[in-house]
Amino acid sequence: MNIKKELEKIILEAIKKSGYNIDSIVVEKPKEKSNGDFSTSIAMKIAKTLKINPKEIAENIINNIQNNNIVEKLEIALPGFINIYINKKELLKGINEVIEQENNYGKSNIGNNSKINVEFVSANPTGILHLGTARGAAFGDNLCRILKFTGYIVDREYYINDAGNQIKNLGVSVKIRYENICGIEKEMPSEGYFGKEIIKIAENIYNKYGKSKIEEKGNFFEKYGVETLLNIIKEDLENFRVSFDIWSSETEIRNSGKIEESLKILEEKGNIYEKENAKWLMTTKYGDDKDRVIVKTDGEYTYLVPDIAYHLDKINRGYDLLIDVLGSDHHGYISRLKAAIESLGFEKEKIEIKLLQMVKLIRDGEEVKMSKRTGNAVTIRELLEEVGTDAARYFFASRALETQMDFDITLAQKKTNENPVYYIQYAHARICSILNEKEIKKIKEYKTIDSIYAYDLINKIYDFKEIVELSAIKRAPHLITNYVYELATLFHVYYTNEKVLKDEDENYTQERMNLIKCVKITIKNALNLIGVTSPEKM
RNA sequence: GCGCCCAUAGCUCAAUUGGAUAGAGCGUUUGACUACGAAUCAAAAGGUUGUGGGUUCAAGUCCUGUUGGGCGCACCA
Repeated sequence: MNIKKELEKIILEAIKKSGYNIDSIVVEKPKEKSNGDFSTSIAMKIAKTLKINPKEIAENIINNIQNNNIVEKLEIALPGFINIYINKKELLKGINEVIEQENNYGKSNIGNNSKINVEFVSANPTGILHLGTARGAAFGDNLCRILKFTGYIVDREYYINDAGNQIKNLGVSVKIRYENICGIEKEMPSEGYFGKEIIKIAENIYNKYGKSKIEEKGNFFEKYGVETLLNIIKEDLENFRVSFDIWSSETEIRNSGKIEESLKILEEKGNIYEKENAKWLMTTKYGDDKDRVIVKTDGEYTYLVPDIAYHLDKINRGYDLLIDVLGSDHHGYISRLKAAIESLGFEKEKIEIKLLQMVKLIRDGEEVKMSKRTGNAVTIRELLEEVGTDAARYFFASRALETQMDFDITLAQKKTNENPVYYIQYAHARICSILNEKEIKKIKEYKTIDSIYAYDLINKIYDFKEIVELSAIKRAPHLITNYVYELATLFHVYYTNEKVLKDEDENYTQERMNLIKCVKITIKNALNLIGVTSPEKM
C-alpha cells in the first residue's frame, strides 16, 4: 500500500485537468499535524513560473480533484499549501500486505539490477583495525545491505595493500621486535609500526621457531606479518558482521601484467610524459591541480599506478558503478584517482567516492590522539568487547557520513543501556512476547482498529519503502536509524495507550496482533539493513 | 599560502535536499507499575541554526564575506 503515491497520482490528475503543465509532483508529510496528513507545495511552484497567485492555483487544483476513497478533506493554507486529510480506514487495508511480504517488506527495484562494486575498509595489513576503520566498515556494509535491498547487484570488495614500502616497513618492524625478543638490541625506525600486535607476532615467531629465524631475510617476516594480521582483520570484521565477496591483492595486481596493460592505455591516449628522469601522468588535463609522478627516477611505481590498474580491473569486471569508501584524510587523493579513471578513457561518473569524516576518540572527557606510534588507538576488538556489536553498529550507522563524530569510550562502556538501539530492540522484544501469548490468525477485513495511535503507527510502517529507497539513493544509512527509532517510539506510545490482547474479544485481539506483527516485521527488516539483530527476548 | 569537510538546545545528533511553529536522545525538574515486558509512557525547562550580507512567496539548507575547528597539499602508501 502506498497512500502517498496514490495521492500524488490523484493530485497530478487534478493539476492536468486544471490546465497546468506539470509532470511530477511531491506530496510530503508535514511536521505539524494541524497541516494535514499530507501536503504539497506544488501551487507555489506553479505560481513561480506562471506568476499567478498560488492560492488561486491551489483552489483550481482542489476543485478538479476527483472523488476517491482516500481523500477525506482538503484545505488551503497560505501562501498556497494544499493540505490533505485522508480517510484513515483506508490505512488498514495494507496490513496484510506487509505480513505477506515479511522479510521482503520494504524491498524495491530502483536499482534495476545494475551492478555496483563497493570497496571499503581496505585497511593495510600492517596493524589491526581501529575505531576509524570501524566507521568505514559499518558504513560500507550498511550501504551494501541497502543497495541489495533496493535491487542493485552488489559486490563487496576489500583491496589488500600487500606490496610496497609499508609492507617492507612491516617486515622490518616484525623483525626488530623478534630480534629484541632474541636479546638483540635494536631501535625501531621512525617509520616502523609500534602496535602491540607487532610484538605479539614476533612472540609467535619466537615460540614457533626459537632463535632459528635470526638470519632469515626480511621477506619471511613480511609474509608472516601480513598473513597473521590479515587473519585478525578478517576475524574482527566477521565479529562486526561485515563480510566481503572479493578480496583483491595489490601483489596479484602487480604480478598479473595489469599494470603494464593500463600504462599502455594511458600511453596510447597520450597522457604520459617524461620529465626530470621520471614519468608523469597528465592528471591536470582532467581537473587535478598538478600532474602526478607514476614512475619514479629509481624506476619504481608510485602508489597511484597499481591503484589505477586495480580500478581498471574493477571496471573491466563489468560494473556499472564503482563506489570507494575512503577516510577523509584521503580526500586529496580523489581528484587524482578520478583524473586517472578519465585518462583511461572512462567517464568520471564511473566512480563515486564516499568520504567519511574522522572519529574523535574521547576518553575520560579528553580527546585521545590516535596514532600507530603511541598505540592508544582503540581497536575494533576492544570496542566490541566493551559495547557489543549491536550498539557499535547502531552508533556508527546513526551519524551522517560528513559529521566529525565523537566517540566517548568512557560513556559507551558505562552506559550501554542508554544506547537508543536498546529502545528499538525492546520494542521488538515486547511485540514478540505479546505474539507468543496467542496464536495469530489471518484477518480478512479490519473493523475494530480506530485510534490515532494505531493510525500513526500504520502510516509510519508504510513510509519504510520510501525511506529505504532514499537512503540508497543518497547513500545515507543513517536515515534508516532515524526511521526505525521513530517507528519504535510510535509503537511504545501505541502500547501504553491501547491493549493488544483482550481475551473476551477475539476479533479485537486478532486485528491488533496483526497490526503489531507489521511493526515487528518492519523493525526487523530495518535493523537488518544496518547490521543490528532483532532479539525476541532481552 | 592553496584546497576539501564541518559548525544547530548544557552534551551527542536529526531536520522528508528550498517548505509551514527547527526536532530527538542524554542530562535537569515533575508525574505514571495490582495492565500484553517501566530497557516504557506523559509533561516542563532549554535556540537570534558561529557571524555579516545576498537570492525569494519561503533559507539551518542555495550564493558571498568572515571567525573557529578537522583534514589534506610527496618521485610515502
